[in-house]
Amino acid sequence: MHEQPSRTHDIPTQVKNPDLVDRRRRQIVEAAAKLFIAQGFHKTTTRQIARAAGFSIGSLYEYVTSKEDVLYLVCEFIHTEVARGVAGAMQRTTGGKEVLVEVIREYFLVCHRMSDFILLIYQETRSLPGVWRKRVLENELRITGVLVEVLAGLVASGDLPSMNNEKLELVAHNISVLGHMWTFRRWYLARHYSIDDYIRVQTDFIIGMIARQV
Amino acid sequence: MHEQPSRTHDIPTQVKNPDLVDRRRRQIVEAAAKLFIAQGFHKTTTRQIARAAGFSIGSLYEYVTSKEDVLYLVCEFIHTEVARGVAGAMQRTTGGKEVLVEVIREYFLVCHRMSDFILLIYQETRSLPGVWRKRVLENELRITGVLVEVLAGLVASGDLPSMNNEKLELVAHNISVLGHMWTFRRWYLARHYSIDDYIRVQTDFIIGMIARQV
DNA sequence: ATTATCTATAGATCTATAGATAATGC
DNA sequence: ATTATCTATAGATCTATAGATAATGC
Repeated sequence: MHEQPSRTHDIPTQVKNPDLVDRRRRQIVEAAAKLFIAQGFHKTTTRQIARAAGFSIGSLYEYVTSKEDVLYLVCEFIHTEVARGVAGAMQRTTGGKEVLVEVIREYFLVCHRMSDFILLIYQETRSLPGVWRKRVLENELRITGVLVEVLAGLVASGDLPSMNNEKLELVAHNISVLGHMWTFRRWYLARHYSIDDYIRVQTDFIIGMIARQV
Repeated sequence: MHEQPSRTHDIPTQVKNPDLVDRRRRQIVEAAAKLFIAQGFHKTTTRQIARAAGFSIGSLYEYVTSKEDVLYLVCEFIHTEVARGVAGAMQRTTGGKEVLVEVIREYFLVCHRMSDFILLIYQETRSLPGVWRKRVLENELRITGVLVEVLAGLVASGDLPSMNNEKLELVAHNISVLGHMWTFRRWYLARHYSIDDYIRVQTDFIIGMIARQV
């Protein structure tokens, strides 16, 4: 009998029951994410992952084929979470002229809440095999894409000065990275700013950045 | 007889001749940096480092006490290089009103040249033991400090609108990170921009960011 | 004699799997 | 009978060191 891919991922498994696969993999991801954040990918052993997930090392390997599979599952989970966070944030914005301010605020708050996850992506993406690393980067792009759309909408409605697509995308990347900056420079920033202060000041900067482009 | 620290670092060595220590450690750093960039810290073995440096595994351990020592030496080397690059860039600026534009340009070019190194710092700093990680972060801060001084100078001379110290430092961090962004989003940016284009557009954005703060 | 280097390997992992056992459903 | 899980371990590392050897300087 052939190996049967789970519905949600492309990782082969020996286990037939797809619901069980999903459930167990959720356990694996939850346990592994915590361990990777605390110790890093390489210092975490497959045994630790299995134990933290609540089953044996043998069972772990029924649901993944390698340790790297686990890392990929974790990265995918993180992006899903971040994307969900961003989508939720977009819905919460009330619309109108202040949309950009609200979007920045909500996006930065997502970065704040998911600080550890985002940091993990920055640090461990390289440990993934090529194809999967590419997919992680595409996910990154998808999240930036949400920001691009918001900006494009504001340009269309005349609330932002028009600019060409490339510049618009770069602004989106800048916003995205300034959000991440809160995670990877927190050791410095948190000494001077609360997240609210940080958002306020950076929002001013970002607005200035765009306003000037006439 | 006691272990004797080398002149340049705090890492103990069994070897008495300080010049030799410096020379061998330079070999180690050069070899290890290449390997870490290509394979990552954890996938590189001490044997590979020794071989690439041109001596045996036994000798390697005369100059360092652990694999992590090697990583620290590499990180320190990278910061020295980047700091040197930035310092050189500062000297090359001609002064006057356009200083900021030039400084941004030179700094971004340093990031461009040292792309691989900077990426390595982002990815492997966490693998360092606590004390050294802290030192790496201090070095990071020192480099940002150079930008702070340039900005402060421009504010003092009236070429930039005055702003409080905290904002000024945040601008410096933003510039610093937007430089790094070229290294860790290169997979995307290089599809749309040459480094010169990137510098041009980001410079406009940064100027806008500051100009607006009156 | 002292310093630097090398070879050989101890000791400690860690990933992944084979084969045995338990649980489930016909 | 089939599916899921567990235990035990093969096999493959890898770091760090001990002890032997070579080179240098008195």
